[in-house]
Amino acid sequence: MRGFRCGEPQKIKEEEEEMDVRKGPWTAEEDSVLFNYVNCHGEGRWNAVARCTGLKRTGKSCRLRWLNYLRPSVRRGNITLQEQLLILELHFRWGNRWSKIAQYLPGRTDNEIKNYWRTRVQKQAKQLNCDVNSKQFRDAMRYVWMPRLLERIQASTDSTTTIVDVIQPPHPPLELTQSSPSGSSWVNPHVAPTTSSSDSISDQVQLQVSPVSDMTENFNMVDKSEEDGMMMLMEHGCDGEAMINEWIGGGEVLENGLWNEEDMWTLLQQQFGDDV
DNA sequence: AATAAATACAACCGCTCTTCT
DNA sequence: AAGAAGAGCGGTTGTATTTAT
Repeated sequence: MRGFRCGEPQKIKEEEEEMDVRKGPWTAEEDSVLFNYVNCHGEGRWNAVARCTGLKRTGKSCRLRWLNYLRPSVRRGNITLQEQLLILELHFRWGNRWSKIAQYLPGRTDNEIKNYWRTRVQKQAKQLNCDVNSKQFRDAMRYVWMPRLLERIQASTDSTTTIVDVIQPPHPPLELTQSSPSGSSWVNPHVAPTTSSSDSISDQVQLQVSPVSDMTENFNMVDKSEEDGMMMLMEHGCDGEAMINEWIGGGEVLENGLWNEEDMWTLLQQQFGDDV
């Protein structure tokens, strides 16, 4: 690690105090100054932004404000059901790699997704009195809640093209979701979560999963895990449907606009190449 | 209507990685 | 090649808003 070379935290703090650095919520005036500057000069060189505009903010603070709030592409409002599902799915793969997950949710920021996870998902884990990373909770999410979420999305979309079709590529190797024999949807358990810290290459390798010959085995695994997930909810005296309703209740299905099938597909191709 | 508790989200902090000189 | 500066990430905190009592 190279860390704070000449600038120990204490020294930086002293410098900031000398500069009379402002902290806390941004005012409309500050927003306007920052917005205009970035529009004229583009993103980057955030420390220079602070210096040139006269804003009494650190470069870091300017960058964060732009990325999370002022940037025109930032999308605000409720997280849709599709987005919720994607967040859950991607979190299974990559864990708390919020910026990476955010790449798949156009207009959403890593901060927003992180907050969603903490406030909604972790809350559910807390109510069940278990760790958010425990197998039990993960099973409950993966084999009970996520399929329910999918069903709800499917029920809400008046189309032969379902969210499953949207997320699922037309052929292997990338299989995110499948339809179960019973007609309900399930999430491919072979898309295993990973704690790998490397990016694109290893991620792509990890996505080469679930050969068709494994299908029977997959279903068996799902049946067992769904049972486990339901058992867990019952053990805690929870009404699964009620909890799901509470969790995703505020979400809406996004039928048009930003997130259509083509966009999703393009996104997947951009990320995973022509194999998708 | 007042107040306490819970929730949601914006912003900050510490650290690491990347780029520049 | 090495050090400094810039940029980015994930975790945490602070605060405004909403909900419950």
